[in-house]
Amino acid sequence: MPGRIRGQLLKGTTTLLVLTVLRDGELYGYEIAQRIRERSGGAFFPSEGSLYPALHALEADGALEASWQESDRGPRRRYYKITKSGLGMLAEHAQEWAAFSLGMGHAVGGTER
Amino acid sequence: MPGRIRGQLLKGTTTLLVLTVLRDGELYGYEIAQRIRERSGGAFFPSEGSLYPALHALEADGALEASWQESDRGPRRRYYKITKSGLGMLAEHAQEWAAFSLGMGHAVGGTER
DNA sequence: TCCAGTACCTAGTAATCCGATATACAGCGA
DNA sequence: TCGCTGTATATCGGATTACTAGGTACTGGA
Repeated sequence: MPGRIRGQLLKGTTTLLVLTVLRDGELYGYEIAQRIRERSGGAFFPSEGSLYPALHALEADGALEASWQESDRGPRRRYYKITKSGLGMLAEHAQEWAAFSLGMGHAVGGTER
Repeated sequence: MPGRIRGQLLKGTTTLLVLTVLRDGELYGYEIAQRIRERSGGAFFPSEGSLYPALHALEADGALEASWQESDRGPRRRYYKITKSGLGMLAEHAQEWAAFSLGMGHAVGGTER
């Protein structure tokens, strides 16, 4: 599996990724992981051990609202919806990522030939 | 000082930044921090508490070679030089960063309108 | 019956960045 | 002379956060 990204680089990006995929609508945890995988072209595949705690933290922070819903096949699902506060957080994190990415571009890519 | 990046996003990038600035020549620790600051447009300024351990780890891994040199003014300096192994590590990390950045671009930026 | 897929959760481990603190030398001003 | 600033290296503890590994539970197919 090429393009598999090392853990340390992902630090701090899970929140941004989760909020980003939830901007377009309500999703449940398992689905969020799949969306992130699809959107990133398979580069990111957050493990359950990092995704679920991140969702709980975002809910506790008021960035997400959650509700249980039954599934016609399989176990029940916990759906997450982004709040107004979460949209603000998303904007902040996106801007922070942009600045970070820009800085890395200057520092690393700026010396290439 | 806007755009100053701290914390989680930097995880895993210090190695890449250090190896990148050392590709162009021998530098000592204090100087490495300043170079990274300049190159990133002031966005990154690794603290001593993260830079020096990173340098030691890279030296232990064989990516860097170090030597003490006296300074005509001020305390002695420990100069670091990238090794052949370090150049290979630099290539790996740069590629990894490119994949990561690309994945984030798809995941986060790909949905903007 | 067993297994794979779905779907959630938590505990423990590892990585590593930061702030605080320490040492030490040089130069400058009071 | 004394203390401050800048240079230069070093380490420790705290905090954050991703991962591994394990657990529970339901559905459907071999």
